[in-house]
Amino acid sequence: MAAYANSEHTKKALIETAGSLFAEYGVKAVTTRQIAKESGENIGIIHYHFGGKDGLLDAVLDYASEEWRDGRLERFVEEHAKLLENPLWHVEFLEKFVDYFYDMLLSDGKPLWCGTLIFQILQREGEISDRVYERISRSIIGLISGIYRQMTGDKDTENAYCWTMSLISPAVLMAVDSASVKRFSGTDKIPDSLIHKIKNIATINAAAGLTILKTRKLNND
Amino acid sequence: MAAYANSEHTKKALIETAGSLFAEYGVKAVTTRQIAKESGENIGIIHYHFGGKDGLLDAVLDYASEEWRDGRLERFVEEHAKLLENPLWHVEFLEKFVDYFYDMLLSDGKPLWCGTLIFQILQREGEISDRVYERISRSIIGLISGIYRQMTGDKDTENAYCWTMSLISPAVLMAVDSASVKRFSGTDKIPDSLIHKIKNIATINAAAGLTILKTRKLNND
DNA sequence: GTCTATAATCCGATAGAC
DNA sequence: GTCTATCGGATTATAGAC
Repeated sequence: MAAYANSEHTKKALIETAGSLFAEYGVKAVTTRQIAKESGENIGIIHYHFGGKDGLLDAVLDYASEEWRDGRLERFVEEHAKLLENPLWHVEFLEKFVDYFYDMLLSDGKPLWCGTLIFQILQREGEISDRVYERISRSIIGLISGIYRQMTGDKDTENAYCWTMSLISPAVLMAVDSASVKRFSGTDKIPDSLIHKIKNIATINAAAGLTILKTRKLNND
Repeated sequence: MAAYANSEHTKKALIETAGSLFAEYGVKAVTTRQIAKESGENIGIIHYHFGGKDGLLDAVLDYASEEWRDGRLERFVEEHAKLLENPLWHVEFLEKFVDYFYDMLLSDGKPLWCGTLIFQILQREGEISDRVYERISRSIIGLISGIYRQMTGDKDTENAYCWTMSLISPAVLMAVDSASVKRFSGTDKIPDSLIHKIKNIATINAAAGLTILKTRKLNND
């Protein structure tokens, strides 16, 4: 089935070229001609495979977000739910969770543009943005806020949101800001040593944050 | 000078409308007709005042980044440099710095789109992006990394970068991700109680991070 | 300074050959 | 499945009236 294989190759080349260009210049700023030229394909084939530029964007977003929609993060939390039951095991849970979550965001082999493009789409209003938000942002924030509630018993929404942000924001910012990563490291890959350090700090900060939010009652001081 | 006043009013209306639209849909996706229509002005006047769409973008970026280019953050650090000399005063310095920096990012009265647009421009390659990076990102990261070096004596670039990220990333992410703020709070304004909590956590985390990076030698474990 | 009509360019989509 | 020529529409920029 050489024809089929070639067809898949064509689609993949279009998706990866389009995603990289979309993330850097914005979806509207990139022309189908430019995508065709840079991927070595032609304009007509975009409409044949994806029905047009909008269909190609859908395919690109599916590609960029697949590991965030297959439920693997939820499954990871379920598999380690036992560690949430005893406060003595909370730091161990946080270590494991940060390790898994930060790897998903920063070193899962996906191109750097994926996070940047998802972020870009989230900024605009409309149906695509709402879909991406529901399936990714909202489910992650909901999951981590649930972990916070289970660990602390604190029902305060803002406390949960703050704790979630202090846990994930260094990684999310790096995943979303591919330009800074390139400018700092000089490459398209975040150095492993940097990921290792940032995981360490995030784990310790998250553990400290638990205590602070529980004891200081930040909402009342 | 009614004519002059009107002219300034026209320019301001164009800048604010354009900035808001640029941030949400991407610079290329917004047409000069749309800017003219939504601001109540006309297309011709954009070219009269700004020389075209590119000139308008320059003006918008100047407006969005003015407090980051006037040296007030550097001046703030200079004025409190005494607190860096004695480790006993470091937490006090961090409290004051986080308070000042987070207010600059999150509640200085500037519209929410400013951070989002600056971030968008930083993602693309080219002269404008490099200029924004040098004048804003690089100067902030350099300033805070310098504070880290002065406090710890640690010359490691990655350690300084990690510490800087863990200090600023919650605020930067909120400043840059206006869509999340709107979705979480339901308004265009970040709730003061949320800013207060996030400042608190950031200060404590930064103080803890100092100790960790100094003692644990994260680069070697 | 402000506005409108128009010129020159470029885009997404498609028809139809191969 | 792949490619090219072309159509209709939209965009920026501008010329010129007021």
